[in-house]
Amino acid sequence: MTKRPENTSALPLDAILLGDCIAEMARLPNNSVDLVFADPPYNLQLNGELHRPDNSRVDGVDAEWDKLGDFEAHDRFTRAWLTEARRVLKDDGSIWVIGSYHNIFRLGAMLQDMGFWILNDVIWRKSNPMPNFRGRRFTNAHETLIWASKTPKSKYTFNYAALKMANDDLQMRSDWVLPLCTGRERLKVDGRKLHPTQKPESLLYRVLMASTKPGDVVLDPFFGTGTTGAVAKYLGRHFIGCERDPAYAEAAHARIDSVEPAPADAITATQSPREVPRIPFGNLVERGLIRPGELVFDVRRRYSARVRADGSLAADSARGSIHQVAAALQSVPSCNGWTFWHVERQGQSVPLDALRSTLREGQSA
Amino acid sequence: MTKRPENTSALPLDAILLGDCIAEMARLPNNSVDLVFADPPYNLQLNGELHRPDNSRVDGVDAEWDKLGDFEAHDRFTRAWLTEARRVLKDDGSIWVIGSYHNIFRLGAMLQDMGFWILNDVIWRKSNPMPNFRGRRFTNAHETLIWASKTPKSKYTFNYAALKMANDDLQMRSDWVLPLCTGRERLKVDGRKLHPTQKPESLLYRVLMASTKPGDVVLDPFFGTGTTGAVAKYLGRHFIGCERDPAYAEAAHARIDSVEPAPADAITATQSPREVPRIPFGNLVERGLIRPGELVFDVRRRYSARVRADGSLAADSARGSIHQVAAALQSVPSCNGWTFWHVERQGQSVPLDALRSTLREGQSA
DNA sequence: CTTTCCAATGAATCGTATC
DNA sequence: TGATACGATTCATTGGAAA
Repeated sequence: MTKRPENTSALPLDAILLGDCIAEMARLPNNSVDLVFADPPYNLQLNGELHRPDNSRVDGVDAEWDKLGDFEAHDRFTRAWLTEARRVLKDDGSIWVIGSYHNIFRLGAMLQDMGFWILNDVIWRKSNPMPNFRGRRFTNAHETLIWASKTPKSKYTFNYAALKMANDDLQMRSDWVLPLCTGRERLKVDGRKLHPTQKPESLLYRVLMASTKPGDVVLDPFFGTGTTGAVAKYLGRHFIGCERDPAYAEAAHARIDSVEPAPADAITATQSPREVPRIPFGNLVERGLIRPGELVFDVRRRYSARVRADGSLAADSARGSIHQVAAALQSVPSCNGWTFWHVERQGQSVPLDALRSTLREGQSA
Repeated sequence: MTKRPENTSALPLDAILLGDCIAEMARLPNNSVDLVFADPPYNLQLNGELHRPDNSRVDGVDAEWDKLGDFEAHDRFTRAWLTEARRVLKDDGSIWVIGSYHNIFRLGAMLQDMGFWILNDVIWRKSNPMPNFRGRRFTNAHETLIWASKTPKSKYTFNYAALKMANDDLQMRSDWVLPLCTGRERLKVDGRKLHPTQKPESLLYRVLMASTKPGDVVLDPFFGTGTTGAVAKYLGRHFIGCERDPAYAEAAHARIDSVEPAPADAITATQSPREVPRIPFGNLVERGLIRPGELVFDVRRRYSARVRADGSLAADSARGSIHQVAAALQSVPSCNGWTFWHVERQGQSVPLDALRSTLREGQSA
């Protein structure tokens, strides 16, 4: 394959391009972005209304942008935007797409047909999915992500050590347990959700930590309310978003403006049981219970260390997992970092273990 | 659609058909099996020789072989066996396929293109997966199953209550945590595994419990060492397996012969309320469990109505069936009057549903 | 202020028998 | 074949109201 010239200088960095993603991507140079993350319309084909057993109506996805028509129309559209995304992607870059059974199989087959090389399919296991109200199928409790490099020979980025660190020193698996985007994180207008399918930041956090380096450029053709941009800014990555709907784009702007980036020295990736569900320390970071750069300390405040984005700690004389750093600072062979380290919450010292318990409640093995 | 004639009598029940599955399925009558379970091959490595999925020999054995050509061969083979499986499947039957990211997207897209209607994609989350040795990807810790009915209108079997029962009274989700097939269950010859991808019986157990009834016929075009047959026999279902490797077929025979079926009364699925005989409300009145003129009320006593001799209810503003009046009073589209309305019996509020079940028990006894 | 209870809600392809 | 009526059916989490 002929290596195309890279042309990063002409890129509209950290910008939201208002318009159809195919037309907007067409204005970007060849071979210029490091990662594509795409959450395209699922083309759900919903007929009537659905009610819960208590007779309340389910607020389904009835947005016009999700109605792509039959399989043929869906495939035409998909091939068009994937073609542009592939052209803009660097040869050593990779792409993530997310979808449900309605569209993910067609997406995956088309990726293969276009020469992308599938690296993993990843399952987002939702810890709190919507039930199946009529009892006619299995609870639809997951969505599928496909991670693919541009070619079989691409030297794609995979921060193996960082992911392993974030997973309590176990290899990160292809199934990720993360909750839906609800509560304070969910953007609302007059008490109603602004976007029907806003993704949780924890999901993008893990995607970007896994497959980008600080300073990389992430292209999101279906930007929506800007989850990709918010997490990219937080983690010191650049973003380019395409969004057709001005209301979504405006909300994304405001949201991203309010993001405080994590400290630069905290986001560098690390170089290279059980009755209750195991919760890795990195989970607390990606779920926002602890910020990268935040200080942790022992109960007597003799030692302290800083949290890094991949779930490792950095102290003056030691780096590594919460357990390794605690042991090193005390010059003992081992130490349980969960009970050793504390953070300050509302003027109180709280052990990491207590934060972990809040995550455990409601998460099954 | 023209309903094809069913022809179960000509079926080779509980048999292993030795030969290519496309040719063997071609000998089976239309519209004759209740379920298809298929674990198709996608790897090129068979018996030490490199083959394409359609069994054509591949000449060059380097990484530069024609990927697209390989996809085409795979798709041709897939369409051929799916076409036969679809023909043999009853209109109200359903199909399961299992695969990994190498083939599952092509399988799913083809199912959709052929008119199957996807009901769920299900994730088999392996509790003990093989680690990723090179650290270049996420640990591949799952496989994907697709469950689809023959058409969007199929009245497929789903034993909702049975699966809920098996899941601590929570509805079964689309992600299943099950271990690999290891230990005593794994068939071995001279200490080496006989089949490279033997599936665990627990997986088939859940599949058959979910989507078949006792006595149903299950067709497995890629029978291998007969996991489907073993579980089918155990659960009182019939099987038909196709297998072209005589060694696998022989091992499957021996394996299935040694299976002791579970007691017949133990394999009947938990009966769901949908399947019990319907009893009209008027029956309760004519049988004397409720007197004409008696007052019924909701559990909080916000609404009430009077029973009429013909089994209808009369409230201030509405008349009709127990369901219609309950719905009208609450201004909701529909309501189950059996659980909504109560009567007083020995100082207690008793739902009509409870009176009905006393009648049912008298019937069956 | 704490605890408890109630209401709301999330990418959803979510009936069937009878007349 | 289409209209009508019956009647089966929910989990985890959040947030606010109520006690």
